[in-house]
Amino acid sequence: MTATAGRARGTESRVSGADKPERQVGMTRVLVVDDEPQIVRALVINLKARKYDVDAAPDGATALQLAAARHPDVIVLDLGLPDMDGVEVIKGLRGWTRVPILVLSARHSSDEKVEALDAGADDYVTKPFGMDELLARLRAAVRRAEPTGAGEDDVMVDTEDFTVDLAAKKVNRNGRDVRLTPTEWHLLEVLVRNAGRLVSQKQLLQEVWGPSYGTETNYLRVYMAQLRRKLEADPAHPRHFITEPGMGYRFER
Amino acid sequence: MTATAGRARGTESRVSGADKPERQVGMTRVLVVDDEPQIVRALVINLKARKYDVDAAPDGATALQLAAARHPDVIVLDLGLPDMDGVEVIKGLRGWTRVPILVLSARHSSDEKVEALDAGADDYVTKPFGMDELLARLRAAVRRAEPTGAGEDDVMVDTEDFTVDLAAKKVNRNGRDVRLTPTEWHLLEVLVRNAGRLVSQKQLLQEVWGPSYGTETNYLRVYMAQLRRKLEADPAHPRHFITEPGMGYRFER
DNA sequence: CGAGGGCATCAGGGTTGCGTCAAGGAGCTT
DNA sequence: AAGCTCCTTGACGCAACCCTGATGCCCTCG
Repeated sequence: MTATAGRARGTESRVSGADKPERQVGMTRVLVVDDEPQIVRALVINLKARKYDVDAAPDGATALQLAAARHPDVIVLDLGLPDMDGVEVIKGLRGWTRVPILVLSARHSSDEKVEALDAGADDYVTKPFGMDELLARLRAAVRRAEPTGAGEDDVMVDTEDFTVDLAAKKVNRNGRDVRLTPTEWHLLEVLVRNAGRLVSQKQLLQEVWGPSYGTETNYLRVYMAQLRRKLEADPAHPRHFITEPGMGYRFER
Repeated sequence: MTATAGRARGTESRVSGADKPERQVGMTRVLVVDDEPQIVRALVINLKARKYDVDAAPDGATALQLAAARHPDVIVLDLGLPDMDGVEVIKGLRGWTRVPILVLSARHSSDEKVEALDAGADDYVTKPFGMDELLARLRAAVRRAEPTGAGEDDVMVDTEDFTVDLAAKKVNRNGRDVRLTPTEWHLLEVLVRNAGRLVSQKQLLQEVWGPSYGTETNYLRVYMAQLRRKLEADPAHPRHFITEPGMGYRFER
């Protein structure tokens, strides 16, 4: 299993001084995801000229892998990828990180934008785009992420009864992996990310089921029961998934 | 139904004269800044329909004033204002707050966008805009601002006898978490947020039970007793939840 | 000194919200 | 095409919460 990767910029796992580009501390790392080489080239050139540290990925799978390995400070993501839907990439990333995601797309459709933004994207730029504008939006995304960036939690959360690996999307209990459905996992994710804090039922519903859901509290009851049955030692008397009547739920380690 | 407590009994606002918008806790507050009435109207209607709490300002000066007074969760700002340059408004706001700013403008020029974004704006939408897209961008801006907390003051309040964590919605006493009902918590929250100051009975009633409540002081007596029983060392002689006869209550550390 | 209003406390009843179980239907795999 | 998993939806019992009225105390004012 992967080691818990540090979030701070200086503590990257690659230790040796012989990295290909000379990496300065404090440099902002960008991950560019696009399958069109000329777009990637243009972005890489412009970003490097402005002293960004740049990684590039041609498809969604590589993007997810690189994001986990390199922990970029911001991601520029083209929605039209060869291997998977761009929205799926966003969801995959949002499972374990809040890194700013700037979506790039040729589609001008309003629905596409709404879908991507609600999936967790931070900004949406349509092609063709002005390089100046893109860079300004990138600066804005990085700037507002800075204060929160330091407080980003680690990817592993342990309790007495089970272990959650947010990056690997795995839950281990008594040495065995627990199978969770997508919805169960998503709900667990939100709760674990806010460990110790109360999460209102409205927030849970909107995060997991979408912005238009806010009152269907019966969904929560059903899925909270599933989680407890799969993870709690005594589902009838939960220790980790606590109900705060009338307010919401709370995950306690 | 909404997550927060409060029976929806007198939803019709019988309160005459000062018709404050019915403010529910947990509602997102938006400040709309634009000098074109039809734009403002369209935005206000759409936002209110989606259960946002909306303020509006026709010029920069009013905007700055309202932002300081009402502490909105997000600001929609038109750059073309009659009294001052939109960028100046952004800078004025950024001097003291990190509230998300979504810029609205008729200018498509790249320079304008770069200038606004670098001044501290979070997003830039050109007119004419799609309402769906704008709302999605608004959701995105609010969402990523959430984890930092309310964004304002510190969230922990300590006394000799107990500790209140406003962000986690937790109260700790003698090392054990105290369970509060929604109404109890709501009342405590209002008092703690005004620590040291007197809060009138009317204000407490309207904040916790809704704008149409203002005279049912017996509610206060009952719930104040609950809070004291759960939190005070000697409930009969309260040290922290002080009664000011005929006036209101005061929380003292 | 007596009367009155405001406050604290308690207990009971009506209602809401939560946990649980089970069945129907959509989407995907085999 | 059949089978499976997963999501949705409804019903029901039960616990918890909110409201309400009654009682008694204390302080204030006549």
